Amino acid sequence: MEARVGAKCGRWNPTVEQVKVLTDLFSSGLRTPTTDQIQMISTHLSAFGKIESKNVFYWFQNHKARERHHKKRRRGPPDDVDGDGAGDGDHHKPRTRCFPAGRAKDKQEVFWQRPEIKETTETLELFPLKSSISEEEKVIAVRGDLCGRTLYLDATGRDHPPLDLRLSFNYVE
Amino acid sequence: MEARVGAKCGRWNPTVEQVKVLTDLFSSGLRTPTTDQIQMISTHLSAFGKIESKNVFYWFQNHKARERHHKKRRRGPPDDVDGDGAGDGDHHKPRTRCFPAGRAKDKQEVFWQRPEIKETTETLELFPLKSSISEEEKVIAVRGDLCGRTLYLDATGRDHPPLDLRLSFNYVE
DNA sequence: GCAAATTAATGATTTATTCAAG
DNA sequence: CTTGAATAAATCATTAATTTGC
Repeated sequence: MEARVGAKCGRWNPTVEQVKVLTDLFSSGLRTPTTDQIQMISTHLSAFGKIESKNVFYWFQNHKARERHHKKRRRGPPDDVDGDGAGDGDHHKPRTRCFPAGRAKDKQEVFWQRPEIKETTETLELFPLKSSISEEEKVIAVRGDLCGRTLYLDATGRDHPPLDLRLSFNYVE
Repeated sequence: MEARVGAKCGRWNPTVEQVKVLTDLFSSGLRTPTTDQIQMISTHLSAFGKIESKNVFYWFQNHKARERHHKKRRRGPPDDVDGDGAGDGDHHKPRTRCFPAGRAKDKQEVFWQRPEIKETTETLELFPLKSSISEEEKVIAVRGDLCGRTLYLDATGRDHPPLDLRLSFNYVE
């Protein structure tokens, strides 16, 4: 029975082909794919079944971490599971994290992180400006009805569009 | 001089108003905003200057972590940078991470992670299928010209669109 | 043989650590 | 030194394997 049930979208369940490709890519040396790479891989693997970019990202993250973990804890290596053995023994990553300088991102940046939270949530309203505030001192009043308290935040800034945000957030305790 | 230089996009330099709002939101109890919340906050704060969603995400992440770190390692604070000091001392998060069950995400999920990498990169071509493979055994041949080596990956799966991916990835060592 | 119970794998988050720009 | 940005480690939670009792 293949993975990928129809309606049940609990979590991504990769197909064997998807796992195959990912594993091969990994064993070939790919460790932390770029955004574009992830996108391409995801697009590619979508031919085998439902998949998202974050799945690819997570897969590489987990696979990398667990590769190391298994290496350490392997008590008596009977066979080479990796099937690769291609060096990469030390790899003290120099981490030459140069700066983007040329982002390949779109302007539509949506978060995949933290899909939702089901905790105690309240509503918090952000008022862009009060009518009694001069133009120089715009005040953003944030009324957070959290725990019954009401608080006001003000930030003196330039003019900003008359937005009427209303975001619900979860608070601690 | 306000932050936010025009062309130089080294890294996000928040305005005082942005920091103000973020700090107030944080002190009011917001710890890990949801995707939508991040979006709204970002949209809101964009009125004060250039900002992206990931900036808000990172800000909360760092602020949370460093709040705890400073609590522990406080070695003589010359002045109160935080400007807040609003209680909220302990709050051991119960971490009741119920499951999403209803994602609020869009379908357009773009990565913000790892904008770019400037390391040794090579090209890797993915051939969808070879002509000598039966329909039952589709083979995806991946020829990775990394380090001069060529490797082939094959994944037996169903039919898939004739894609001609060509993704460059960075390899270790 | 099968389904509930248990265990093992592994997808998804959160936290801690690190790097580097300003 | 401060702090934005990024990654690795640790943890949680769910799904698949598997065991077990009938």
